[in-house]
Amino acid sequence: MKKYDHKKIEKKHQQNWEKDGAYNTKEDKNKQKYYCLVEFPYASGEGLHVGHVRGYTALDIIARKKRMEGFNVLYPIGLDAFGLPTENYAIKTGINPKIIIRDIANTFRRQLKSLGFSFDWSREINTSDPEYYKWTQWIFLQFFKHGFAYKKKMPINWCVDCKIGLANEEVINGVCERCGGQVEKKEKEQWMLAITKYADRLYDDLDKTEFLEKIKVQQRNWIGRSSGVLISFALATTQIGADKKPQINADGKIVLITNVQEFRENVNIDSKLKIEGREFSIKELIKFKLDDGSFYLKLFLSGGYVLADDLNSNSFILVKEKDTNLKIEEDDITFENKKYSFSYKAHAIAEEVFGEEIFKKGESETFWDYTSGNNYLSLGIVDKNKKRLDFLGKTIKADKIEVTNLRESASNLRSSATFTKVNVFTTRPDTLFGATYLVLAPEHELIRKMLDDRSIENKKEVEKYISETAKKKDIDRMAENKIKTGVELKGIKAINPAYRQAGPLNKKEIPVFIADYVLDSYGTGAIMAVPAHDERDYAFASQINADNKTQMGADNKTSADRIEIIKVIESDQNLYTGYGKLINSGKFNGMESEKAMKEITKFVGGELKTIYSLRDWIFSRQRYWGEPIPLVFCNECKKRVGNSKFQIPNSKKIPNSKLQIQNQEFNKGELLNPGWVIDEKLPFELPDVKKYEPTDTGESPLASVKKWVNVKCPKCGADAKRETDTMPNWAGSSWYWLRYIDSKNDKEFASMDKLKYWTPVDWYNGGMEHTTLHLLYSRFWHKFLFDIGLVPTDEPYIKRTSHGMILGEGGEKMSKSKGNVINPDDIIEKFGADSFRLYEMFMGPFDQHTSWNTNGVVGMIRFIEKVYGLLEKLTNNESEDVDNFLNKTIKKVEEDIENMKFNTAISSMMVFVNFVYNKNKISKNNYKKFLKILSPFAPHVTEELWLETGEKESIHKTKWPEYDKIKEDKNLTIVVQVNGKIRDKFIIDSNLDESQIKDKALSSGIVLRWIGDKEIKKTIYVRGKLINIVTI
RNA sequence: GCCCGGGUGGUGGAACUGGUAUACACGCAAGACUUAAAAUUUUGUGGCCUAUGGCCAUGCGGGUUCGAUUCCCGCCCCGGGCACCA
Repeated sequence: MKKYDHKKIEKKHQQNWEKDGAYNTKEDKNKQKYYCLVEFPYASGEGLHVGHVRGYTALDIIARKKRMEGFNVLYPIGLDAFGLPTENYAIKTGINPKIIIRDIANTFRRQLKSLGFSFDWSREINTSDPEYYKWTQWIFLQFFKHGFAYKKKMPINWCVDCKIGLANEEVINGVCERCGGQVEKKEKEQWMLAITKYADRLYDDLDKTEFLEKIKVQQRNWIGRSSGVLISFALATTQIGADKKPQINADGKIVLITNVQEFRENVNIDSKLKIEGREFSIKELIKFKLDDGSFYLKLFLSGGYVLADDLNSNSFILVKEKDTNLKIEEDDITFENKKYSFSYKAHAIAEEVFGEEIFKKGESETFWDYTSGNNYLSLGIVDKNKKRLDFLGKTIKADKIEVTNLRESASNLRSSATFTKVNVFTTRPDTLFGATYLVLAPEHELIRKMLDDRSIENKKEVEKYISETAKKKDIDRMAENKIKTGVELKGIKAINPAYRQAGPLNKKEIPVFIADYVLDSYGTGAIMAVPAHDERDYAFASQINADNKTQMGADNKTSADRIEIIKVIESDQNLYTGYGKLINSGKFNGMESEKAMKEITKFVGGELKTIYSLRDWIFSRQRYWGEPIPLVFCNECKKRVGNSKFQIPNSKKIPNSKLQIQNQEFNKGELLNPGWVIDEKLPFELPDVKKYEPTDTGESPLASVKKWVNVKCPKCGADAKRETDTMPNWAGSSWYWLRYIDSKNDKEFASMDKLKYWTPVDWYNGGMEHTTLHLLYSRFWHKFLFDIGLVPTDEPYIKRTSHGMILGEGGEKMSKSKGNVINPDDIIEKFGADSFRLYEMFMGPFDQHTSWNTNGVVGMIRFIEKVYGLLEKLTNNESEDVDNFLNKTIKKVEEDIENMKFNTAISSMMVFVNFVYNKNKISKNNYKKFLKILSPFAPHVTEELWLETGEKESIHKTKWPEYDKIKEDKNLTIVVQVNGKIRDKFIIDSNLDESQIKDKALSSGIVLRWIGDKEIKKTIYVRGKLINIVTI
């Protein structure tokens, strides 16, 4: 008998397949396509890992089987080459990353080929190849042009060790995902990709896919969609006492202003105005009190208008807010007639107010504004001597203004007061009446404003808290069982809209806090706190109360300042987060939560709102080894963009034109990011540098290559600078499956014809660690490319699976430091690729973690040797029982492969081989069929044996065997139970019917003994399997 | 805390839709071959007992059923995802 020599066999067939190009694929319209995709390896010096082998073998089995079933199969591979391991190695050794990558690619290629995977190597890609990343850059430019990329200064996660900005998702439990080092907050200008614009579709379209359910769940978790309600609370800078003035018109009738003074005193944040036929609501209301006791007003209205009180007449000025970013220079002046000092703001551009040209350049250039807002066109105009010239806007006679809901009197204000609105997000509007305080995130934009205009009394304390929060690392802010901290904004009160709407109830005003348990980046950055029905609010309120208690003596606190819990849902607990019947809720008492949510929302004019925990994608890294971002900064272009001629007013935007470029000279991205212009001469190549280390200032090493950085602007020819940040590692892998389809194309990233044939990917397998981020990012890119008409499908993958991790022999994760890493090369050398492949498929359920056991590979080589040995036992006679057994085995293997149950597929083939061994013979015909079903698992040895049987063509080009409808075995084993316990079994002829089987069972001595003298109540017969005799 | 998985021999793990629990493989033990070892091969291998028979075992406790690893209720433990997410 010939000895099984895996080395000889495997090498021989690998060479043959390569020589024949056996697995190279071409489009073939006559054949149905099947696209198998595995995550390409991430370049690292360690080479192939046994974990790669698991996933690649599984899809190799699928690919090979699909080919045998007549599909035109694409199974490509490449290298994910940009990224930190390579860069770090370059920093350490000074070797050019290009050289490192070349070596790594060679290693991977050799290792993958030695496993006999049926990859189409002619399509191999490498993300760091300029021919590849040219298209990564090109796709980025499409994002940019369509306004999906924007530069934003924001606190980013900064890894102290890696000296790199991390995306939120790269920070795991507050530490760097890669190095485990400390993460700090740092302000940095970053390119962002607007993935949140796709949040809904990324969420909903999961239903169209056949991803494993747990993968869908992970994707949904990450997007974190939650539906709730926006409710606006009024904020007032000055406390309005309980001894309120009577309402003027509580039932909300429209009145004309006839008495300006009355209007000034009684207008409130909920009032509605009608001016020249147009309705406005009030966003912010400022009351100024003058020395003589009179008031004047400034109202920020909906639609971007400002209504300003003209002190000297019975009229108001209506102007339009400016919605662009104006350059503002600050100065202080004293307004001569009055003793008040106003903040003075000069605006550089002042051409468009109501579409009129208001003043001529050079004459009276500046505007003044007595608010602190940044983005408002001022109300007045002064000349160079800072003397007031005129108001802008339209003068509206007071009696032309109709007002609804004039209610609250503010005549007892001790000083000027501001009323503004703050939106909170809640999923529990039914608990609104229980809102006993408001919490804003320390970073909330309103706070800065309120600090600036001095409406917060305890400014020092608040500022201290804000700066403490900023210093905190994420890990502290997330720490478990953290004691909640916060500071009350003294001088600010909120008015619960439920009570405001309901009329004069006791609890009108509630305190406002800042606390870091509220996150600025989620929802509106503000919450209504309902301690009676929310755990976090309860914890915070308890904390504040406890603090107050200790200060009671010193600070003269009274119990009135303590936060009171109002239960609005019937329960006997202080804290109850469930649903139920409402109490203490005015006219909603007795209503069920579910209904109350809708009704209360309606009552207070809440707005239904869906929010996400998904954030936009920080897309720049201050690193060398990545794709350069193909943008140039040009000051000349910035000026031209800044010129209003190039601005597109909101009103002139084409409806639903998100994806249309609206300006001939500047594209949407260039308008959005003034000064940044695209460079379409791609690839935008990575220059060679001397040092690969990021700088301490956080700039990429590219910034030091002056020759590279300084360029002429591709748009106007002026001096300009290149962007020196590079793309994150995720970029190249966000579209690679598309490049495989047409990897040599130098005109486009892939031709539409070919895309139409091959997309979507039918089956995509990869590691579990990529089922949130990579999957989401790549789906996002694909959807965007679909929207701009460059790919034919809106989802990239039909089916996505993930293989479980292979742990070391001790059950721990394989790592160099533990010394439990298994090198694939050693296993192939010792046992051969076929045994290795079989073992990895046999070791356990594909999607579960399992630990490596080298002894297990021995079992596989024994199995292969048995199959090899069968060659000696061939006969020409078919035997019926082997026939039947094989038939069942084919069916089982076929179904198991489709269901990724590779372990039981192999087990059933082992059972078959053991069966044949006992028979000691098998017909050549059956043997060949068996080789076919084994061939996807063990491609080399089956090829060898196939040729040994006298065949000339490769087994991998043959057809997958069909199985017959399951023939019933002639002889069946029937189990006899008495009262559900097995007592006997016998073999019967399959023709027997139930009563005959029953008779037979009742003739068994053992069975009769167990029945004894008890009466037989009934018998249950399961066809071909068992009969149960029930007595009792 | 919420949401997914999972818990079966010494080990990795089987068991379709409620119908013979422990397939297959590793390991272990004994035998054969061998001077010997390795390799190979044969047999055995869940536990317990009063052993040709019987009882108990699928994380724990209940329930439904003629019959439950499978379905229901209540717990415990392990792994993963999300997480002051309002």
